[in-house]
Amino acid sequence: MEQLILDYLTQNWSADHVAKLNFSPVPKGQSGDLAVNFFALTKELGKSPIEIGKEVAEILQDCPLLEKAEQSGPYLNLFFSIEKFFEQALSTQLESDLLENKTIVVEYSGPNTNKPLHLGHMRNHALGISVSNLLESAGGNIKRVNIINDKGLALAKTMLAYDRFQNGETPESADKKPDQFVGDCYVQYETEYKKNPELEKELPEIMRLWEAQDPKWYGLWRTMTDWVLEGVEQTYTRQGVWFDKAYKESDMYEEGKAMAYDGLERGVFYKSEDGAILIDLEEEDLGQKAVLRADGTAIYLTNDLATDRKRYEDYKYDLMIHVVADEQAYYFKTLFISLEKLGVLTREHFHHLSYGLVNLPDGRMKSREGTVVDADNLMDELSGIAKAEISTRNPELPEAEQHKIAEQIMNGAWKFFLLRTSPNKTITFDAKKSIDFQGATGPYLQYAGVRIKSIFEKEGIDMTDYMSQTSNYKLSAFTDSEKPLGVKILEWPKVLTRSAEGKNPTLIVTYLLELAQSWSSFYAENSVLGAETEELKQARLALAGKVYSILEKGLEILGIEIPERM
RNA sequence: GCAGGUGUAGCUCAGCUGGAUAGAGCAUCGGUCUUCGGAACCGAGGGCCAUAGGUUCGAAUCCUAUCACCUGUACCA
Repeated sequence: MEQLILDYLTQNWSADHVAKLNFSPVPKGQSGDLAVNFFALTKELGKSPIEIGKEVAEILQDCPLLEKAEQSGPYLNLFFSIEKFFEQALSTQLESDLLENKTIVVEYSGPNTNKPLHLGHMRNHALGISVSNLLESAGGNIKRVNIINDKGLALAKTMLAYDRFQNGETPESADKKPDQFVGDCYVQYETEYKKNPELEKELPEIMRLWEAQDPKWYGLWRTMTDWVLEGVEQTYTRQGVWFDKAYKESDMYEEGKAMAYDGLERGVFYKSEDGAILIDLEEEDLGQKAVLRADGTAIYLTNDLATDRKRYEDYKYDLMIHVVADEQAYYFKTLFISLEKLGVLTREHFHHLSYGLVNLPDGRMKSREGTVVDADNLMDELSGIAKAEISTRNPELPEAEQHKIAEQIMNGAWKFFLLRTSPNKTITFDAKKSIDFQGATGPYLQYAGVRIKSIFEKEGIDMTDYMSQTSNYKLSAFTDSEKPLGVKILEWPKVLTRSAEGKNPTLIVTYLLELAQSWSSFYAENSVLGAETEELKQARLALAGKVYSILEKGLEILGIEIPERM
């Protein structure tokens, strides 16, 4: 709509001037659908904004898009002409082609194979899922990938505890979810270690035997990592997390070492006195950073060099996004520069999508102190609350259906909760009151969608069919009372673009909330099926359907489904 | 020390490519209460937008300094 008005003005006024116009919403006490101001032009025209406004108002007088343009101080309040306005609103595109022909790889999750997923992963997942969907809706060719952290000291501890204390138990025999079973072994190591610090001395030998592919320890490693991955996969399915491909550290480290030695040979890296391979980032003001340990074993950077190079071979990406907490910002800077110096790709091809930690009211989550909020437990708890509510509201629904809806609401609640705060901010998670089902929440948005669906259901119309034809309603039937909703609908493309450009799903969250509020408020005041005339009813149905389609699209980006009923 | 982040209503947060009277939710108080399904809607109170300067016709938004908290800072992940 804004663009159409600008186009019209361009035909009748200087294009340079038109480019400097600013649109803004009309504030509460005033009427109109959209405001324009002229402050930016005062200098070059040598006139007051009021004078310019008068001039523009004159030009707009014959504009078929507008009913009128009313001057209010330095602003011009525009009143859209009903038909043109709703024609635009109802034809609003759900997706864009902003990132057409761009291949973008998004890495997220990054589970460790010694323990189950926790609340921190959930924020990562909420972001990973939504950013992937967001960029896809903006036209990008998106590849979702995982990195499996399946080697390291923590795993050696877990294996030691299992070998020493579990007497050949398995997840089946213990009747535990397999990743939880392994996680318990890790905790067991920590408790036993407190009793007997000598345990620690056995770890290097386990590491050595693993690397030498010793049948016992290498075999145990395979078994235990598979257990964790099996359990983690269950949680992924439940959360709607999926990947085109998973890369394992254990598959990448040899190649990473080769890259380190190669870099050393080519003078990109250098060797320290004790034999470690380092990269000099002095010119970037980042000091020095190790690429390979003095004992020749790989560290994170070693693996990631190879992993990102492999991914480029696999996908020829234009951009590689790592969704990882902000405490690793420095690390990613060095990774990207290292890849550039090695001649793999320039640093513009990489992006660290960082986000703040999820803390508890009394501080950080610490696995050693057992203060970690387990993902499975949290989801069970939320699902249980939702289930109780559903069974009182819809007791006639079959059990399986109730369960499905409870799961949808559970996912809506935590995903929304973790996405409503800007990624760069730390979230303090209070289990008692954090995730709510009333007010500005995921379930609120789902509920708004369910209500729209139920209107169509009541009328006995299939919404999708109805929306696929434009002949069902007359544009002239719309009135001023539908306008605020139309204004909101027309904002969607801009929100999608800005959100995709900033890789920030929070903008979508905020917008959907406003859209749903606008809708809720509308239908509390105006009846759709009970509209004064048949024509108005049809028009409102079309508008309701449009609101639904945007709500559905936006929630789909956030990884949230709208239930059939709730 | 240096680097990055954060500071907006009692609480949790939007708003930050500068624009009219700073917005939501929760909590508190009051209303809608024979409804297209109330997980809803309407209203009230509640703000020196951390502090101090600066740029601008105009600053929560941009710049500088200060304070507070968080994170990182050469072979952890």
